[in-house]
Amino acid sequence: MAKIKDVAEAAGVSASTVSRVLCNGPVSDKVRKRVEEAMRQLDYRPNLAARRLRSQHTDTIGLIVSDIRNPFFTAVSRAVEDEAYRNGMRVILCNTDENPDKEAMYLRLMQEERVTGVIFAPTRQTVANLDPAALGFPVVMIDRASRDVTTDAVVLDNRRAAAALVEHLLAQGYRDIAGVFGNTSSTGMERHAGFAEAMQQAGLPAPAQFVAPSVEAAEQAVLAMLAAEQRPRALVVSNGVLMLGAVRALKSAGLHWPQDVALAGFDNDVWTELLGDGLTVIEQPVGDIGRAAMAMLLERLDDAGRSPRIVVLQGKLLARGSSAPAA
Amino acid sequence: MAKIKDVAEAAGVSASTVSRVLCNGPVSDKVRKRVEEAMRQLDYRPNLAARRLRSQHTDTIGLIVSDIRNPFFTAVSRAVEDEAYRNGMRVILCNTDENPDKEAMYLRLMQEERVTGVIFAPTRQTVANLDPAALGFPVVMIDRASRDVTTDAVVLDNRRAAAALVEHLLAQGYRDIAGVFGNTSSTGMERHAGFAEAMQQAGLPAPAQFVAPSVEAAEQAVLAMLAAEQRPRALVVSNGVLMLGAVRALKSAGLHWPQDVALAGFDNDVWTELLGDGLTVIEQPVGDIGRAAMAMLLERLDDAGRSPRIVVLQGKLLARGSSAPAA
DNA sequence: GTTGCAATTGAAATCGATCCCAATTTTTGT
DNA sequence: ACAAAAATTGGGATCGATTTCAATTGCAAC
Repeated sequence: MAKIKDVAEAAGVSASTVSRVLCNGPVSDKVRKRVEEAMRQLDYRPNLAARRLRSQHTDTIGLIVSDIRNPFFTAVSRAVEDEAYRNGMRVILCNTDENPDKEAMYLRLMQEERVTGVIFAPTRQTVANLDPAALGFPVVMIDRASRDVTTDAVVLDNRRAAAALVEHLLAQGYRDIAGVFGNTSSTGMERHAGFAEAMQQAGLPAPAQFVAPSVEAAEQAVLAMLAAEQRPRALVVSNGVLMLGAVRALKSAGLHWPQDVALAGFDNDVWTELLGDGLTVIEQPVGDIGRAAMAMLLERLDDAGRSPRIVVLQGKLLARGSSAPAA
Repeated sequence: MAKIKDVAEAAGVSASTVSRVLCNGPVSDKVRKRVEEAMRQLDYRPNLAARRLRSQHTDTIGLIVSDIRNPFFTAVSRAVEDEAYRNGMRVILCNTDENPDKEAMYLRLMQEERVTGVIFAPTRQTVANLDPAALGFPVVMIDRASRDVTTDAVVLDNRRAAAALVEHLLAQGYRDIAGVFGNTSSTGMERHAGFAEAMQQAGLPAPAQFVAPSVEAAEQAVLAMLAAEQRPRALVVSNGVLMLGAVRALKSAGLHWPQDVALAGFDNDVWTELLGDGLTVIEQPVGDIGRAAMAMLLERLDDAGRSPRIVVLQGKLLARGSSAPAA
């Protein structure tokens, strides 16, 4: 494969000049044309490893999420990637399965890659232990954030959104409402807080379950709740993955929504509008989240000194059949 | 950030020796321990760009798909990534939106990255024009393949699967069956062929629509088919994305399945089992596809000379409510 | 025809690792 | 204890680009 020296010889110039053509440096039009022609002749491709080594910038960002198969992360990551490539950057995607060891391993990998920055959806545990300053690159957290702000972050207004679900269910006439939340992310905690607060405001108890963030765990937990002698009349479910588990549990228990149990949750996944008369959900602005995260990262690269900020986006309540008024 | 020379000095050895520790070369245990201690002290991270430049292998593979939001590609890509990281390789993911220009651009990028290999789901157009030998790295195609085998590939037995759907619908008593297929991939063509063949075998006409591979395009096309005076009694739909469009079309036309129109398609996406009594689909072994592709790539790297081969995997018919016997 | 200044160009150092080869140390056999 | 063989270590070249700095060229003004 041709290298810069070959191009230089073919064009009768020095390697420096070829490099300048590559980087839009000052070159006369005549020479530039000759060099470009030589590149075409030789089918030249600049070696990115060499370029990165010398120039000390990799134009690469890391995107660390729990599981790309979670439609929320799928959508966010697509937005991040589009935005990254538009800015001439590459993306390294990592799946952690909410496992702190994998998170640590991938953060280490990011250091070896000398990435320009990282967009990260960390577990609670890692948030608590992480020293972002020691990493050597800026981090923008998404979906989850540390309470005490030390890195940039893009999150949903989770308390408000969860409270909105509760208020909606109350307005529809439901009272016995239980919640199901993920136990590994700060997001689950926040949504629980909003749920509990809104229930308390209404003078109601707020029974809640915290489960591992998987369809199966949610399904088991909801089955158990449904089998209890005092079955809840409505369920608030903390995200799309858990909602899938809840729906499976209801189906296998032979129960219908909203007649037997009303449902309301998060994430406007494609299938939520198709089930019965639709599932009531808080739609997250997934595209905006990805784009905002990328934008914050770029701003941070511009100005390393500015104080960390959190972008809080609002969800949108989509009231559908699963929370129709109680009989 | 510490470099290899710093570690060498700290440990009182040469850079070569540190490098040998890094690469598991021959080093005495005593020295190895000293070096590892120095690395820890300095929080040393090897610079991958430098390593790649010198060693001439990047341990990086490219994964080029149309859209990671398509659950089929989401699942395949997760499998590919797991397998890659298990083998100490990194993955660069690219979304082409079935756009040949983007495909060309990303292939070029892969050359600049000097990737070890690429796993690629190409459009028909690119398959036709591509000269894999000129690329400089091995390619394993997934989901789609060129008729005349010049690269390795992992595909479903699309004809068989499509025919199986037809046979199933026939067995259930359906006769007026129409098909909807994507128009950018060889996969759509293959599935159409299987569909047409099976219909012909039964002595039936095989009306088919070819549409752009988007939910919206499928929705429009199916709406039109449903509005025609001779409405089909059953629909074979070529993939999960198009199926979503078909379901939306039926819903908005106020039609039910299987009473008004039976449905059968591809991709066992999570929601397909939840709609009504479930959607009849061919389940693709998505994990196996990803793993097989990665395995083929590794074998090819071992033996560049061996003749290209195609791995053909079988789909699994999941007969569910949407194709229940005609009244 | 100089002089001066700006615009181009080239030579050589450099980024941070690996790799080849020679030098040194350790081990083995007798 | 000594020679030969094996294992370990270091020095220096190298991967392919960018970057710095100095040299050269071109052009305008006098």
